[in-house]
Amino acid sequence: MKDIKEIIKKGLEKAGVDTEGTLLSHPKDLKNGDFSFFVKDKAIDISALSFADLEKNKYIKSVAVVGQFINIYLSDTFFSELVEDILKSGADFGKNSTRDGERILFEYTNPNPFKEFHIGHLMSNTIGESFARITEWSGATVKRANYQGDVGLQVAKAIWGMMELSSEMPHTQEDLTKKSAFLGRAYVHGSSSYTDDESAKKEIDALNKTIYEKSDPKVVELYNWGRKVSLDHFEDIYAKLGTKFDYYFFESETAPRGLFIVEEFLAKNVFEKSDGAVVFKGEQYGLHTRVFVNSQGLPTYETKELGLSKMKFEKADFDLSVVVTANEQNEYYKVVLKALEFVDAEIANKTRHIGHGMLRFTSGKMSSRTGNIITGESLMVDVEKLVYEKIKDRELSDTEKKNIMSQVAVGAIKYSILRQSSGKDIIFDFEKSLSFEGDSGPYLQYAHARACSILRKAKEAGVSADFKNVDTAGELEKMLAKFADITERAEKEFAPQLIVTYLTELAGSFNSYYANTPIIAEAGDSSPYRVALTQAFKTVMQNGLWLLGIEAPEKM
RNA sequence: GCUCUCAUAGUUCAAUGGAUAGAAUGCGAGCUUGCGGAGCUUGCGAUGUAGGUUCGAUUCCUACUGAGAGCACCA
Repeated sequence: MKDIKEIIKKGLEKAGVDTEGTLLSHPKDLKNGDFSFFVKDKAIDISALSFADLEKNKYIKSVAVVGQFINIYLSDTFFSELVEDILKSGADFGKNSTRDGERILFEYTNPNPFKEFHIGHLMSNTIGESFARITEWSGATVKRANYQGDVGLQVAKAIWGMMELSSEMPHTQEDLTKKSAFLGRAYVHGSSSYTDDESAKKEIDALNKTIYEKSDPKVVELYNWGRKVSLDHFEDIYAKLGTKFDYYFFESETAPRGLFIVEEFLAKNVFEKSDGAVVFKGEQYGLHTRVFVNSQGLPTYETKELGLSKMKFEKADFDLSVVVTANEQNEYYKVVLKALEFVDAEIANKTRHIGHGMLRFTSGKMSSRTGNIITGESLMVDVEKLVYEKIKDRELSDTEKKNIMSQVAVGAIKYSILRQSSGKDIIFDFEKSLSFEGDSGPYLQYAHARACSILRKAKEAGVSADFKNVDTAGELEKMLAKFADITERAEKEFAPQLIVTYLTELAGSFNSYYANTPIIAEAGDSSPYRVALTQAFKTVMQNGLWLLGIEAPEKM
């Protein structure tokens, strides 16, 4: 079953079809073949051509001409060898080599220490992680970076809150959850006082300066405490979400670096002074002007970004650097990348920004639920509760229940984020978006768990897998055959939703197969093959879920 | 005001310029003797408007209508 596409292409050429530059594609409807080829030139009468040569190949069942289409149907031998290949390749099945040898850096998640991990961070992480995995799947060496704002007003707000609520501050021995909860309260207190209380605002502004100058050892101590609690807490969340970062960058480091760059290129007239600030005039490139250094001489986010770009390149030495942020920053990034072209054209050319959509709510339901802004964590906890309700009475150990609760909840959330193209906003409805039925993460996980269950039963019954095909290949085999091409296209287009759609259809095919076909029969000749096919489905589903960053529990 | 996104069943989303526009949810009708019903089978239902390019447009271009985001010292 070595490169079926090559075989078909050669066969078509032998029949007299020009395959140059035309796509050999999977028809949307399996009724139209496993592969189809569209002949643009109407002058060629393809119905007169003979595909006898191609049809002689053991992997080809038949070739049919319908209008301008040449539809190719694969043979049972092909599918039998496909199942064999899946079983033998296991976790590697479906990988491609389009990015072989490339070093690619992804920057995503980017939460701010001292503040909560909100839903936007959850989206960025989910999408970025999936991009990273899909790219690894294509052979690239992938590194993950997280860029965090450990300086700025939010820090002053949190520290001010910590001082105000100092009586509640947990001791060093207390666990992280308590410390982190305290930090959260401190930030909220500082943040609301900043807007509501004039004198608090003044204090916080003054504190901000103190933090920047590191002039008060007590404040420095609080800063270090809060920063560590916050970062440790984020680490717990990443573990739950399945991300492991290779690099961490902080604004406290990128700011001086960026400032240095802007000064250098101010002298070279890339930047200019305007109203006491240093700006980049984007208008001449069809963009807009942005401030890089404010009139107090402090660097803005734009300047820090320049410093970050340099630092990332020095650390990771990438061929491509992808930055994943919310799409409200699309225009901003265009300007920064334009400025970067003058500072370092090589890095600018190797950098790409991808904006993801924002989460919007149909109603105030979610916020009224928690009585607050929804954080990424509270969402995870809420969904975990729903999962627990479903599994609490099942025969599972407490550890299993705990793991399943988290895996299914994260799966449900990630699915609802990745199911649509990543640039578009998500209209979020708690009940609908996180239903466990139909189009959902748990639907995929359930089909996988069910396959695992069947395989366990098969083992008990003493039926071992054999890929020798005795049934006529059906929809399930045909779906499995598409996996590798789907993932390759998903990589090319940065489109995880293609994998989501595919897996949903695949799970449907398996569920349908399961409902209509006895897999473990007492004395059936078909059983070994059907068990092998179940195993193949399980493998592909598992690999596909991995690409989405979703766990595939064996029981649920 | 300028710039950038987006517009598909009642609702939430898919669809590499190609075949009868796919799912899910919703509403209707079914599925017990077999491996997990978070399931399966089946019916209803959609490309904002007006032009253009093309043999062919949900997809590309223009205008309009509607929604969202951004546009100087926040990130």
